[in-house]
Amino acid sequence: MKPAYLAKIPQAQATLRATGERVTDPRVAVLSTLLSCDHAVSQLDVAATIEKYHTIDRVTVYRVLDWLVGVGIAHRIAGDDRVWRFMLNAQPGTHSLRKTASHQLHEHAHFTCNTCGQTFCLDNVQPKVNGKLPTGFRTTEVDLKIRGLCAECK
Amino acid sequence: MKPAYLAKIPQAQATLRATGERVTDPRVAVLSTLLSCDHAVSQLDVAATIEKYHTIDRVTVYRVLDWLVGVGIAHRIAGDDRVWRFMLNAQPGTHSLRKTASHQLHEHAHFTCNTCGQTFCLDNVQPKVNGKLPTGFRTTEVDLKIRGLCAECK
DNA sequence: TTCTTTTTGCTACTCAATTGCATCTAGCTC
DNA sequence: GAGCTAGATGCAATTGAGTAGCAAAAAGAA
Repeated sequence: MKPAYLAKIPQAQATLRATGERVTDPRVAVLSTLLSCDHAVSQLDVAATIEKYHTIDRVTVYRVLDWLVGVGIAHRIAGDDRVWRFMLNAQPGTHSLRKTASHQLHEHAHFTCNTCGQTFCLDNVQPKVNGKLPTGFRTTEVDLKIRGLCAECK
Repeated sequence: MKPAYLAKIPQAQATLRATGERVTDPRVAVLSTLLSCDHAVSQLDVAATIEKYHTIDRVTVYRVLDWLVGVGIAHRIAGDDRVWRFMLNAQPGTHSLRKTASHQLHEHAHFTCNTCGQTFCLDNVQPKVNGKLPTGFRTTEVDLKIRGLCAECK
């Protein structure tokens, strides 16, 4: 069976081409990795996946991930272990479950498993602020992080 | 006017004594610092405050902060800058605004200002999960992080 | 093909946080 | 109050994610 990573290369190339920015091997590789994952991955995870097929520098992985965030393809999640993890943003029509609107309003909900440490995007959960902020405070972004046990580890 | 830090020393000592654990100078100093702050502070902030009065090793500050989290006096908050910040937990009857119940259920709401970077505990805001988790997922903790502009920076 | 701009890879660096270990001390026991 | 011991502290060295600088490489346009 073809690894998910390889299977996603054409889609990665198409997505990158659609941005109008340069399509390079490292960008294709990193994006293919993200496309093949259903959970948030760290730079190390990405590099490890890619290294099975090509060599890639860790600094390049960092830079490509940053770039993907900058062009709006991915977003970053701060982990409890001080490690950034990355995940694709919702693409209208691509992931039917996702609520694109909530992403545009900069609202995210994530789930991190206490046992396996994997982080998932909860696309059908919306953060809700119950109560009001101190006077003078203004919200631009809401992040909900749920911890617990995932289906695998339960 | 007496600095808040010095003013909080007796309260810090009393709180520590109540735990039944050892009451040491570093523990009193770190807890006094937390007691004198209305926002979440990093190890560096704590050390800087204490160094105005005594010398203290940074490693000790880390260890005391960890210990305070372990005994349930404080909790840690992961910042966007990969720095841990710490804040006191609600003490029943001590901070009337705080909802102790929500802390016992491991629910927190924090606000981080995009401009000044300060993080505050939102005691009168409760995270609300709007939607349901994937099947098999179980929640133990909910963290709501709001970003925006605080009253000062607005 | 040539040219220009951007990206990549490498090396060296930053900096929060951790580990190991010898020394010290809080609080108990006598 | 003196002695004892588990636990806490201070110091030095280390880890590990992420960053900066710069020369070489390559994408895409002309």
